[in-house]
Amino acid sequence: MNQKNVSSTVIRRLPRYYRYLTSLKDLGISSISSKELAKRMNITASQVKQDFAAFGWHGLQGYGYDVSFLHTEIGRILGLDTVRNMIIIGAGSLGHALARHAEFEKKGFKIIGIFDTRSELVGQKVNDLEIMHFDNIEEFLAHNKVDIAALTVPASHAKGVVEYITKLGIKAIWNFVPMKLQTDEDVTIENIHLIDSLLVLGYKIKENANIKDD
Amino acid sequence: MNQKNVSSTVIRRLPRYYRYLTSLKDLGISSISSKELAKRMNITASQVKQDFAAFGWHGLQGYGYDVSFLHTEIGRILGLDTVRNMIIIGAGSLGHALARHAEFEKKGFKIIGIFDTRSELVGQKVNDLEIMHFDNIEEFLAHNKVDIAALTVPASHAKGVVEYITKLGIKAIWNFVPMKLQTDEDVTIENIHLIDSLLVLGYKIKENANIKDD
DNA sequence: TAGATTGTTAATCGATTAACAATC
DNA sequence: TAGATTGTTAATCGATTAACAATC
Repeated sequence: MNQKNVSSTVIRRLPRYYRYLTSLKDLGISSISSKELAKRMNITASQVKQDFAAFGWHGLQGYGYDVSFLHTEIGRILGLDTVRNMIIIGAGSLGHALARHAEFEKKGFKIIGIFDTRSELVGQKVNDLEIMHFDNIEEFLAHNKVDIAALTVPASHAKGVVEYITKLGIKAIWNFVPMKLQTDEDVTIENIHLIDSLLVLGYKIKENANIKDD
Repeated sequence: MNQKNVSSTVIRRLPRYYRYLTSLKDLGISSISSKELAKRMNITASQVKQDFAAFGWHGLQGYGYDVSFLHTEIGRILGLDTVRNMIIIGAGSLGHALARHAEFEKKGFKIIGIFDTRSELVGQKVNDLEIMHFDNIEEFLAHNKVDIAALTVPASHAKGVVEYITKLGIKAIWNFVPMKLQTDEDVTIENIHLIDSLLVLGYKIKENANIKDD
């Protein structure tokens, strides 16, 4: 039932809506007006109404929107009702941190493998997972359904790794390498550029600029 | 000389320009046209020209822009010519990962302290740094100039920590906690919401949607 | 000089906000 | 019924792209 062609700007706001709706539910609040939700989130009521309308979600005049309904719908849109299998490529400290971050598993992103080329790391345990050698990834992928590969390798290795794993059928990459990955059209990439974010923070400090985002 | 009031959209593109300019320099390329740079970055020449014009940077007709000049200027805008002192609050695996990430120090963000409330962690070493107890942060801040606090504590601790450290004079926070931090106007916050990014990736997979961003 | 490419203005596109009639 | 709040259209705002005269 959810409208196609919802803009990416709106999609990127969904996790934030979801967070607020979760806390409203926890507070036992069962309905909320666009005005009140907007106030809490520090956005405009118009935006709330437009965003929900984009998915065809309706409220009730004089009353507002149903919190549980929105919570469930956004959860569904974001795939929180589905378990995704994820592997981590690059078992450096960032890879370790991702593997240990319990939050991902809670949201349905299950980490089922972690790989590295450094033989001194292979066999070490991270949580319950043994680090595997990258050479074994082909076999692993043959036996396991993997939805997402998180990429935490050095920039110098990224190109080769990406070419290799996409050839093996990986269709979604969560990229922590500070560079633009080149892939086929049908591979989905989501970037986390830590250093870019830190540099922007550096800029903001200097300019004492009021850059407002999320 | 740099224009004030450059929009945050443009600012957020600067780290990416910087990366491309660095690689052009490394290739020994000394000048580049907006058309050629745009092609490499997969954006439009108009955008390149508009972006640079916003800072008052000029090229030469029939020739293009000076790579070294742009590289230096963007570096200066982003504060890469300045050393920033950063502390990490929360010595969990994410805090560890940040402390170990050599890239930050290379870009001038020097990590000078890491704090946690868990006494079993205090005294442990991360790189060259001993984890300090959060109770000692006031004294630490009294003796050290700290430009940025990276926040990698559990969500439940975030509010209290932020109130406390901003009271002690912290003016910039690199926030890894998946919630909106409330602070005074003069505190700069830059968010990394890992889970939001992962959820958007989850959405993209399901929709096979072509959400294009950076 | 001829060709390339800037610098800048105008056109387009998309996202956000405002406004208000419809209606619970 | 009266009041509140939606759903939607129109207005505004900002960002991106196109176009082209100026000029190196």
